[in-house]
Amino acid sequence: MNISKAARQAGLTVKTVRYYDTIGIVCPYQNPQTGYRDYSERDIAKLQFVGSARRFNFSIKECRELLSLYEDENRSSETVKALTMQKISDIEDRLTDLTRLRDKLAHLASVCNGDSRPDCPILDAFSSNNPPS
Amino acid sequence: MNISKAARQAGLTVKTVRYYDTIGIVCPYQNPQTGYRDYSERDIAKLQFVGSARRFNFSIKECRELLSLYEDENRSSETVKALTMQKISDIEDRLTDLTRLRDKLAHLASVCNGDSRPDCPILDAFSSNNPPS
DNA sequence: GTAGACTCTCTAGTTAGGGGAAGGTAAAGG
DNA sequence: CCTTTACCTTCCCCTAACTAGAGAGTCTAC
Repeated sequence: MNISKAARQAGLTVKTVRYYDTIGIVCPYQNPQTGYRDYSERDIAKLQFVGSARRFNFSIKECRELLSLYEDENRSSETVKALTMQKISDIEDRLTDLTRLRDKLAHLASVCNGDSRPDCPILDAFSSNNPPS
Repeated sequence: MNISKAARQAGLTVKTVRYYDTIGIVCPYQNPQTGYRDYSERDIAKLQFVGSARRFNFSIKECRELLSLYEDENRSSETVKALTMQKISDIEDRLTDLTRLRDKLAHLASVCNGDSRPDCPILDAFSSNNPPS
């Protein structure tokens, strides 16, 4: 299967699929005459897998790890679950940070008149030494 | 004031402060003989301002905009408030996405045994075509 | 006068691809 | 068989916001 069909089946762009080849994530057979890539069904499955994992916020490095577990018949689900729990924890840290930031910005916005005058508590907060977190 | 003191006062690294000069955010007087940068009090204030805005999640581009408002005596607080409201909205979009992702991962983790056996609903979800969002 | 702590510029690397050019190839229509 | 069009290839530069390190010049203190 050529690269554009492969990309479509996996819900990825051609650029991304080519990139995944160059970094060694999914490397299809490549016709030595023409240089054209030829994706097998197994390659497609791997592309779909990586696409899903990426959409679940796993990094390329983590996808590499997950992919090797995916292909390992003797894996333990423990390993995968641990990776997932770590990812959940990362996301929760990020949620905490963003929530705090949102609240601080919302507070600043609430005390700013938002009119045509130049005085502005938001700018004041930025120019004082108060750290945001 | 030399660059390391300036950086310390603004809570930034020397590298970052130098970077802010090269991209035109805060450009101090530079001794033509030695090439050494010399930060004025006004430069320090600007560095602190940008540092705060960055910690509040504003991009460099947005910091540039805020900085010009900060320096504009005839600004209206309306403009600053609008930027802030937009930033709040961006953060909330991100919060929504991350929360959804977290919930989906948490669900997957909850149905995975996490033992030494190879069957794993998490990997199954990634290899099926179910989109995460 | 020299050691050590600073400073400078420059290059390259980081994440995960996107944009576009120049040139070869495949498939379809006439 | 030939041409057009669509597709493929590699290559290089671009993104955000820095960080790391090399090699070389400068400042300060003893």
